[in-house]
Amino acid sequence: MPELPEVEVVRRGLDEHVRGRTVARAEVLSPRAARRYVPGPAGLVAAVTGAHVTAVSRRGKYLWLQFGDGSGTDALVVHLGMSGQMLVRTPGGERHRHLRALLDLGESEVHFVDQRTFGWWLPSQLIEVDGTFVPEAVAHIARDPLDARFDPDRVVARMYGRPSEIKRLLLDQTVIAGVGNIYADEALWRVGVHGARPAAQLSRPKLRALIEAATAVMGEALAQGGTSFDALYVDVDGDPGYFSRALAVYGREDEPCPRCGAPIRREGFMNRSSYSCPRCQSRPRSAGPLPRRGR
DNA sequence: CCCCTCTCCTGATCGC
DNA sequence: TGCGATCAGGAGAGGG
Repeated sequence: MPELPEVEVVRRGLDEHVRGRTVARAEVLSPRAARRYVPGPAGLVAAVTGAHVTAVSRRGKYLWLQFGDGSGTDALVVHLGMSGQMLVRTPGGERHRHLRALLDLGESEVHFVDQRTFGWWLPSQLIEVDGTFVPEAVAHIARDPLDARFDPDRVVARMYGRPSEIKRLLLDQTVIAGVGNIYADEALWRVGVHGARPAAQLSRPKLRALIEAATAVMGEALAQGGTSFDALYVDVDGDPGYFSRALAVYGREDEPCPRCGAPIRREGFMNRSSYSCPRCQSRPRSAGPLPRRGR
């Protein structure tokens, strides 16, 4: 699933290929890809056609093509959801079965392929938030650990004393951006904290260590090209990342904990799976085991 | 504001 | 062979 490292890999690849190009033509093949844009698919096409790409930027899991003056809109925000891909293709090639939208840049095309359709494209205007210009659609998202102005103390302050389970806060993109289910589990394992533990039970230094662990694990994953479990996460050339082999707990039910050897457990949590070490990460007493929930 | 649950969607897989 | 259930989960709407 694309989390911060994976989205950053895509951003880098896109930036290299599309910076300086002009959108000659756009197509929205699946109206759902434009569902967040009130003017709809035709409006989206109109907004980006003729736009000149000056850069590809990112905050957390949101990335955007930034457009220069004279373009119909400031930016095209892209969220990959669970399975979105931004593929750089040569014009006239095959169209993937799950192709949802495309940008024709003349010498190349950008194909938005998304099997599970949780991803979206949204034209957006830039606004200034806390001294940085970001698209309106991203204004509510916190800075992520790769941001030069990321402030871990601020994140600690946002978490400290809260009654919410710590994993909820790690996944809250308005608290710290970029962390998804995989890296949340890995960061919690690194500091020996169970995700269901209320943040209020954690000291400031422990919260600080958790944020540093999340930063570290995402940095390591980025260096490996991100985490790919299947063909659903690939870079702009369609190639996978290699961090899945380095994961300590995520997706490793019943395998030995790399630290103590206890078999990794899987539990339902927030309508998804959480992986942890039963010995290194004791479950809080107050919150009992949550039943796995069906659809 | 804060906290939490539910819903959107497709396709692989599994049991019967 | 088919069919229904289950699972994967990011983000935002909405209820309390």
